[in-house]
Amino acid sequence: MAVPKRVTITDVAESAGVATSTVSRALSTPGRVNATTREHILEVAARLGYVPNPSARAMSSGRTHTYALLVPDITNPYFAGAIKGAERAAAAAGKTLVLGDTQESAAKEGELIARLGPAVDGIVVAAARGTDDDLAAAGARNRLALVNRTLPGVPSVVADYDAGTRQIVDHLVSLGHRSLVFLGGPHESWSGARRWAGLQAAAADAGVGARRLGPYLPTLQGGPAAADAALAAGAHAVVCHNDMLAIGVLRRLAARRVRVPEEVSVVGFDDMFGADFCQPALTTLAERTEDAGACAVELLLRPPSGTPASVVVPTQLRVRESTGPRPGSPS
Amino acid sequence: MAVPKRVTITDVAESAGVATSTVSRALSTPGRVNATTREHILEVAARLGYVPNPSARAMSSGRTHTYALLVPDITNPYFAGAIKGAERAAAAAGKTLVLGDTQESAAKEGELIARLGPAVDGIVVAAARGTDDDLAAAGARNRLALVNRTLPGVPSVVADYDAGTRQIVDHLVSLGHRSLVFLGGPHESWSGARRWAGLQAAAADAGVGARRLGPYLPTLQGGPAAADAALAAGAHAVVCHNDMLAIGVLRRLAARRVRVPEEVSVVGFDDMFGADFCQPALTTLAERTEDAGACAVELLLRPPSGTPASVVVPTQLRVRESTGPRPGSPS
DNA sequence: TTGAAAGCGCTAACAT
DNA sequence: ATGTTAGCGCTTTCAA
Repeated sequence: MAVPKRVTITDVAESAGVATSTVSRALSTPGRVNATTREHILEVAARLGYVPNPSARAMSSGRTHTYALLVPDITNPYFAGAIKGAERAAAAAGKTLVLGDTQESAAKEGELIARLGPAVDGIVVAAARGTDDDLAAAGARNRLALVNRTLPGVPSVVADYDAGTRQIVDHLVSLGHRSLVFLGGPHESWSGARRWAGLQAAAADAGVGARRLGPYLPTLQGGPAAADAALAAGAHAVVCHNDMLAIGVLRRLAARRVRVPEEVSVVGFDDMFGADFCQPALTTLAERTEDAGACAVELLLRPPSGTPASVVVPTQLRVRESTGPRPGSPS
Repeated sequence: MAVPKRVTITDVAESAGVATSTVSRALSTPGRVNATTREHILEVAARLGYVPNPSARAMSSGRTHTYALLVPDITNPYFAGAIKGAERAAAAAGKTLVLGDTQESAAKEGELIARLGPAVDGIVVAAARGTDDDLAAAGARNRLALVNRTLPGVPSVVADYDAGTRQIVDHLVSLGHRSLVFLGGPHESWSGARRWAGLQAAAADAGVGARRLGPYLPTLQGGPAAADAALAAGAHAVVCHNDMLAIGVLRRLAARRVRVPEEVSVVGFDDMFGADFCQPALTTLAERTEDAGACAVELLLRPPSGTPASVVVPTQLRVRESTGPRPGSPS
């Protein structure tokens, strides 16, 4: 008995002795129906075990009560927070969340947007890989919200990298460092560009030097090349594109018997799962991705407004064991 | 311009000079339409940018082409593999995957199944928290597939804990260990029970002792209590409920200056993200959760058969740095 | 092989 | 406040 004949609104209407429209109203527009009638209808519906058919509802209303979240890689723990936050926000509003993995590909991202578009009321794209044009076109056909990416006319939620990078630089300066090296990720990375821009600005303001090396793979595998380059450059403070790379760097430094933080301080971005139990525990900029994911869904939930909102989510430096005084500094 | 009037099957039919039913057939029943006609229709559809409306499709066919995956905690990296695998299998079949977070709660799980049921063609429940009765009832109303849980009459995919625990015991025995302590997780955990049962059986076969301590929190936080108890019990080989607990144990042991693996060997379950970069890298039983997730969806994809399939996914011991010879053993 | 037409379950005018 | 009715876009008989 795969589907034991579902109870429809008609069954409820008949059984309650009212019209289907009244049942519909009782369910979705309380207040536009007599309280007593409503009471009765709800009771009958419950007794019959009535569950509204979402497809039918979507057919006539145009709203699916479903939202999509697209991430470049579901297994990347960095996105776990955003996924959870989005799911939470959707569930809290009684909405359904569809998940899509774009496999780090702009093409896959576009396909998913096209395929999911008609099935959902809105799409959150996290760390979008598509070009501005791709996204603008997608935004014209669907309600869109971006996470860690901005585009004129499209609502977005971004981490406060400006303040965050400033915290990083201040922290390093307070430890006596006078220069830093940024181990960059892929050039196409929007957030990578923001991180480096913030770092440069903060370094300039603090009067410390900042050099960028790379690009390196933003994964554990990127670590060896990045660490070796940093060492060759004589760096004592390195800031990595993300935590994955930072942990890769940590491992390489350990393998080369370079002590962290005594000889080299290492900072990451993301406060990813594992950043607190790697060795040494990583100093990193936490992003509150869960809030960002939730916020993006909420942006979609509220009725479209004239000017698309652009929310900035605060960041916070988590100082752990991978940063310390510059070697030979008086402090 | 939120939704600039989508192209419908009627538009395609008109533009192609055929009936809507022919378009429908060309799209979903190739072979029941003239090849030339079909070619033409497809071309027109592509030119117009036609995308089928899933709700409408679901209305008339009853099939939503959507599947749901329920996990206890989306942010737990252990489930990332299953999520990815399920998403991959669904996408490969042109299906949509809805994600639900049950927040480790049987009640939430039940609610989600009830709410999502009418909206999907099937539901994968990973590490189900509900009682057998709950699940049996849910299975009567929906197509269900379980991951790491079995129930008569419901298809399931489970990790091969029997073989896996045997590998663990063999490994420890080969290192000279003559007894082990299992640091257990929550008593309600189905997989925890399976792990302990397997361990006991394998230990008995190998003629080594096995004791169970706990329950402990299956998280980093469970580590201190578990590690202290293991030490007090004089254990030299401990097997932990999962990797989170194992890493917590590792940290506690490090804090207490107990060397791993020289004094104590530690084994985990899951080969979770991070198990390879914690210190020391963790020896653990890998589960191929991605395959399991994909397999569960595929179970739902194929037409219901008489006897529900029960798939067993192989496990594999990843020997890293946290296990070594028993202290004082001749090897 | 193709077309015409009847719904699928629900919502949203429009009446009353 | 409630009933009547016309679709929403698509699939699926049933005829031709």
